[in-house]
Amino acid sequence: MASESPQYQVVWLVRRLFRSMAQVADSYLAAHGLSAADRAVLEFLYPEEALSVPEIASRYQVSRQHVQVTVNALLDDGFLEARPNPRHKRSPLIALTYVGRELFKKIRTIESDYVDALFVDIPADDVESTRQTLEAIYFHNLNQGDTHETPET
Amino acid sequence: MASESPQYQVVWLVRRLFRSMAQVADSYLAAHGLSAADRAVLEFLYPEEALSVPEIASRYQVSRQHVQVTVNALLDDGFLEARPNPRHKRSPLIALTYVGRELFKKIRTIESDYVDALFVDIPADDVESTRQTLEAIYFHNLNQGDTHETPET
DNA sequence: GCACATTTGACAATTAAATTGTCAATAGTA
DNA sequence: TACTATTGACAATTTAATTGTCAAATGTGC
Repeated sequence: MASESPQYQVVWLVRRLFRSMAQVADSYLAAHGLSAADRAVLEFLYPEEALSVPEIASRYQVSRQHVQVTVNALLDDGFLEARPNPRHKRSPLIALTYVGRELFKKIRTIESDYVDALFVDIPADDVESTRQTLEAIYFHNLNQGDTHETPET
Repeated sequence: MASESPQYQVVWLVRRLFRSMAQVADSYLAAHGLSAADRAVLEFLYPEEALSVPEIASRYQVSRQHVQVTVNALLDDGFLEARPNPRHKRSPLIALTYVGRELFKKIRTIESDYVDALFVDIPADDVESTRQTLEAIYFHNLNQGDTHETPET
């Protein structure tokens, strides 16, 4: 790894960081009875948005059917509710319930503490420049490899 | 997302970047008949190292049995070879064959081109500072959440 | 050198996340 | 109104990985 370009090392670090952060995330999510997919759905709905299942699926880049199963389970648990959808009468808008919103807040608190510990000795300037760099790469990646479509045909 | 701390945004970006990079990686790996797990094993052995299966497993943070299956398949494909292990007579050292090494070089070339495109307009200074920041976070994470052990009991 | 606990490879069963396929009902649209 | 597309439900499949088990081989303490 020492002989690699710094660019490649950044990519390598993103991979390793994701893996080890995911392990941590899985443990605190499991403690609340949630999976990573559950968390992702809650996150999409957290900014007071109400989205239909197909809309969530296209944002999460995951199959409509998978999101449907996840959402149904969260509806059963009372973390989500279905509201009438003015645009599609069959496909309701899915939104967080009060309980669901409180749950996600709690998750976010846990995560904030964890993230604060990770960044404890990193200067704010470095964090900001890292954020900008990763953001630029992320948008590059979107424009390159991704189709961002799920044609289902 | 706009209301989040830059620290949290970095974590968020790592997650999203990993996902979208993994999609790209899966496609070019699949084109060479490899999985992400195959690639990881090749990567561990690429620096002329020869490791036993349990050694690879403990580095890859994955179960011994899973690595065994992956390694066996790569042995069958001729990308890996088993060499006598001076330290454990039953458990051979696994190493890349010439073909396996060439395959991984090819993978790395594809990845380099892809990475170069991602970073095309990012100044070298920013890349380096991003690398350092992510590295620091990565080591924090290791010291926090990880047990780095697979006791199997 | 011998008894014994441990490691290893092989194999099987299971789990979890996700995809793909299919279908009937419904919705939007020409 | 007829027709195509979308949606939710359900089933089957795929893939990556874990866990469990076992016999053989290994290393270790005495």
